[in-house]
Amino acid sequence: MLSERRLEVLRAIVQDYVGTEEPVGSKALTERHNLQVSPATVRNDMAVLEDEGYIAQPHTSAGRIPTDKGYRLFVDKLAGVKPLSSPERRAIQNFLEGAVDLDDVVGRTVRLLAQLTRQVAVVQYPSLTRSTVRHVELLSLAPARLMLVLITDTGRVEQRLIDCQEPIGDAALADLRARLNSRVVGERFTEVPSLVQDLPDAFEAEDRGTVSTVLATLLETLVEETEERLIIGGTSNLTRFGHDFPLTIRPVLEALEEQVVLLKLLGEAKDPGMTVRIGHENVHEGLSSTSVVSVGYGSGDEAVAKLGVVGPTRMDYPGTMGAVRAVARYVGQILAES
Amino acid sequence: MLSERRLEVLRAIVQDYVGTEEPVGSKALTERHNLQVSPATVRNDMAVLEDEGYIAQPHTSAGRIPTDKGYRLFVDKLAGVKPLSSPERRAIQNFLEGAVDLDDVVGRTVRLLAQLTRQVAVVQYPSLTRSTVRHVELLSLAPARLMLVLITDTGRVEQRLIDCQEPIGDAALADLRARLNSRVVGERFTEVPSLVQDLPDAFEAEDRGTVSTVLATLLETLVEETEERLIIGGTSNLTRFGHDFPLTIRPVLEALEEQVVLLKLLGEAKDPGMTVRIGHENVHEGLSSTSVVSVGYGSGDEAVAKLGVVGPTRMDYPGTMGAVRAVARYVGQILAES
DNA sequence: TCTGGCACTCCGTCGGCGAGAGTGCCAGGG
DNA sequence: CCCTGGCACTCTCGCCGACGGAGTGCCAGA
Repeated sequence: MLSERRLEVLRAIVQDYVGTEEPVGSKALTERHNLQVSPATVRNDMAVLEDEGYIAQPHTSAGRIPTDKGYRLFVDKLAGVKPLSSPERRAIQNFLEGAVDLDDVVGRTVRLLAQLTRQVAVVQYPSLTRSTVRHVELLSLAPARLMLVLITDTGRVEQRLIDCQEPIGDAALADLRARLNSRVVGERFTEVPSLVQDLPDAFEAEDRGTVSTVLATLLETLVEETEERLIIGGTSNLTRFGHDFPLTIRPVLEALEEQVVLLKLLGEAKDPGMTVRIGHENVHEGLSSTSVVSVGYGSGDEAVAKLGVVGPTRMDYPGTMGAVRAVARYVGQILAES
Repeated sequence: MLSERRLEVLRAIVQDYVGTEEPVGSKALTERHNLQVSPATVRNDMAVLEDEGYIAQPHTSAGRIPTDKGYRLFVDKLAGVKPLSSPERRAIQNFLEGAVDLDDVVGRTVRLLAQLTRQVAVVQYPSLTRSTVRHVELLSLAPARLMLVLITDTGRVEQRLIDCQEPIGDAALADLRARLNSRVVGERFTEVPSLVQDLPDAFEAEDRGTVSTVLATLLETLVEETEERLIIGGTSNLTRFGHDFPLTIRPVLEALEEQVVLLKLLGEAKDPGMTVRIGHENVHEGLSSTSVVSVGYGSGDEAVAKLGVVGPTRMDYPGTMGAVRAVARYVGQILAES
């Protein structure tokens, strides 16, 4: 176990390095933070920290920079989550309240997050797995052609075209619509299959085929739309990544283009609270010099999706975490209201 | 007017510079292209080309690089559109045919274009201005809360929440839905306002407020959705932009995040065929060292949207134009089929 | 009008040098 | 036992000057 002061030294190193982007030496440390000890003592502590793998030197006789392990300790033990100032909070709320629909909410959120953290923001669309059905609509577009519209409680609308083998009468269609809604409205997606299972039995033989087709399409839509979508923003912040550009930035941009990668990235964060993945903790190798701060958000108690930011491992963790958490909360509120 | 050989020299300079990214000198030119004249002659020609503003030297006694004006001449007069090879064409077709819905078509298109050109691809969603209404649906979510769902013939669905001052009865709602659809289905968006103008008159006084609100929301949705959306891809190709990274890439990334800028960019391209905007021809200053190649595409004869690529002014124009044109054609086909 | 030759200019690279920052270690003191 | 000041050492970075190479511009001759 590291002594109190050594932890303090580590914290100081992280803070300084994050601020200056330059390796930090013992002398500068004692000057900028009042550690009450001499540079020599700090040097000894640094030697220990280096032995333990928390910091490293780019080369002999340079200052130290934190390792991934060092950041990990910093995040876990040394740093809290920095709450946002109240003007910031107000700004968030005002900005998000202007949104007119779900797309707009998500769009604003990603811009907001990118701006607040000055990093790349990732926002997942509210997932449908935990969602409930608000309404199911069936429209007759042509004699043997239906359109199924599914509206979720998160405000998302999905539609599917259905080609039936045989035309269905208006009365039967209205009946189906009514029965369908009375059974599934307010229910969770996962419950729907068992709830509609026996619906065809209530119809005349001639309509059963069509009813089954409709139900199959509905279930399919529920499953398909569970594959979450997401959007990203603030990629221009990548230019503030480091000095050695192309090599660093390239794999990150590539990773960001792969929605699959990002979804996995957010999905891995199982933690009920905030999750911070630092450097090599990210399995995707293109992101080995980045950290990902993510958190779930939702309209109620449960998280329906995740959002977060991607930035250099050398990032302001407390500030970033504060911004991410605050944004998640406000988005949750907005979603709950609408 | 420049002599034939001088044009040939310009063409050679553009081609070499695009290939090597380095200023090209008179000697290298005579070696790589069989111009049948000596370096000295080429030097004289280059001096003339420089006087005319088609090429420039980064500094005295360096090779020449084309100016925007030089590229312009090259594109207009010296280079054709390089058709894609038939394997490439097949690949495009196969790739696009796998798409399952509109989102997927657009998504695949942007990836395809980015991959083919190794540049940043921009694809605009099919515009709604030329679209027609397929169906309008009104749902009662709560006593005084409605949802409006608009379905277009391009398969797009838009929804809006409507808060009414007073509840509206089921019968009146069904009536409104029926009247609305009978009037607007199959009509172009631009026609809708005049078609629904007098609808409130058909209703009882108590419902007129609500009906008006619904109509207002519908019209608003039509207008808002006419503001086209677009998606981009292949941003990681920006890393191949040049050597002086942050300065070049930054404004481009920023411009790419501003949908407004991009929409204007594509919108400016009035040309019925392909449009190429080179360097400073782009009004947005962040894009002054990039060229934009764009073209309209559509399901029928009419272009319903645009797509294109953004890359360094030093790009392979014939190849890029060929790829852009080919992709636009195939996307048009796919859209027409669906 | 084209060609070969020649002098000139300028960039990029390389080696050397000095300054600065930082370290590791050691001996002494609380 | 831990902290401190001192000292010698190392390494990077920036600067300077020299050098080679590539390319140009110009001129005289064919």
